[in-house]
Amino acid sequence: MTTQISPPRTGLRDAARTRENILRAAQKLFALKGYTTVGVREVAAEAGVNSTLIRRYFGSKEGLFRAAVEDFLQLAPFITGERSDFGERAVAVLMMGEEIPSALAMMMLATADAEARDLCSDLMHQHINRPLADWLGGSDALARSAQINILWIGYMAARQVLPLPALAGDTVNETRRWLAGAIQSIVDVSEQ
Amino acid sequence: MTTQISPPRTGLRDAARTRENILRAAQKLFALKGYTTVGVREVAAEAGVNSTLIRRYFGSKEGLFRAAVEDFLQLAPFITGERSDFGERAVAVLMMGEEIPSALAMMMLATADAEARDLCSDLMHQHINRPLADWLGGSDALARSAQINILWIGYMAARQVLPLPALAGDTVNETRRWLAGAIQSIVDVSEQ
DNA sequence: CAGATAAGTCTACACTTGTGTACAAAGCTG
DNA sequence: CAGCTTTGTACACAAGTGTAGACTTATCTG
Repeated sequence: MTTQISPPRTGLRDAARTRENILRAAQKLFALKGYTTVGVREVAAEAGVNSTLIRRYFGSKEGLFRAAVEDFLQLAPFITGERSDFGERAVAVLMMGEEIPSALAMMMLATADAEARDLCSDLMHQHINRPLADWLGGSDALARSAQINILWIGYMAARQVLPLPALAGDTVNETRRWLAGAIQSIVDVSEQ
Repeated sequence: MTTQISPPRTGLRDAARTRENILRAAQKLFALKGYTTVGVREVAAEAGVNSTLIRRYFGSKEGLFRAAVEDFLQLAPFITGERSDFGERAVAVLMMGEEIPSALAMMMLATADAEARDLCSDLMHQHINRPLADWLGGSDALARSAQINILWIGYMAARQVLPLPALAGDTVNETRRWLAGAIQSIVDVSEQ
C-alpha cells in the first residue's frame, strides 16, 4: 500500500494524483460496503472526481477493483521475522486492519460478484497462502498456511464483516489472545 | 430445514408447494451466488414460478432472504450431544454444507447488502452463537462460542466462498482433522 | 350451478447500473 | 503564439433492478 500522498503539482490536472484519489476511495468503499454494492459514481464522488475518469484510468469497474486489491496486497510484510512471535505479529496486523480498510474485508465483501471472487481467490493464493507456506516450511506447509488463513478470514468476517455482536469488549481481547496462540501453534508444528 | 417434499395436491395451484419451491430456489441461489447478485426473476425462474409471486408470498426480496435464512437455521441440532465428540460432529455438519447450500455461505455472500448483513449478524447471534455458548458453559462461554464460530466461518469462507485453491485434495482432509481438534479443544477448556 | 376467494399472470414504472462517445479546456512543445 | 497531447466534463444509451397494480383463471363453498 503506497501511503505517500503526492502533493498537488500544479494545483490542477494532476493525473497521478487523481488516479491515487480514485484508488484510495475505491479501497475505502469496497472494504466498507462491498464490490457489487458500490457503484463507480459513488467511488468518483468519494474521490471528488468525475465518474468517467474511472473508466479512463482503470478501464472498467473490475479493473479498478483489481488495482485496489493488488495495491493492498503489497503489504504482507509481517511474514518475515522471528518465528517465535509470528502469532502476535499476525494479530497485530489484523487489528490494524480494523482501523484502516483491510484487504481481507475487501475480498470477503467482493465474493458476491463471480469475477471479483475468482480474482480474490487467485490473489489470495498467490500473495498470501503460497508465500506463507514457503515461509512456514516443514511438513504440510501448504495445509498449515491454509489453516492460518482460515483463522484470519474467520476472525475478520466475525469481527468486521458480519460483525458478530459477541465479539466486542472483553471477549474480543480474549479472542485475540486465543487467535495469536492458535496461529503460533500452527507455526510451531514443524518444530516438533 | 424442512426437507419434506410435499406431493402435488391437485397438480396445480398449490400455494404451500410453490412457496416451498421459491424458498428452496432462493436458498440454493443465495448460497451459491449471493444476495445482491441474484435477482427475484432468477429465483422465480429456478423455482419455475412467476416472479411476482415472490412479492405475494414474502413481501419483498429482503423478506424472502429472511425467510430463507431463518428456515436454514432451524437445523443447528448438532449442538446437542456428547461433549467428547463435538468437534467431529461440527466438522461433519460443515462437510454436509459443502454439498447442500449452507447457511453460513449464504450469510457470507449476503454481507454486501447492508440490511441483509444486519439481519445475518442478528440471526447468527440468536441462533448459533448464544445457544452454543449456553451449551458450552464454563468460563468465558460467549468468547469460546465466538471462537468456534470464527473457525466455522473461516473454514466455510476459505473452502466454499472464495474458495482457496490450496484447500483441496489431501490438504482439506488434513485441515478438517485440524479443525475438529481445534474446535474440540475449545469445548474442553471448561473442563480444565 | 353461481358466486367468492385464493392463486397465478401480465405489463409497466421509476430507478440505478456500467459503459460508451462526443466535446471542452488545460498544459506542454515547437 | 500555434498545434497537439493530456486531462477532465457532459450526455446518453441499453440493460437490469425491485416493486407495484390490474387482470385472468382455477378452486372451493354455498
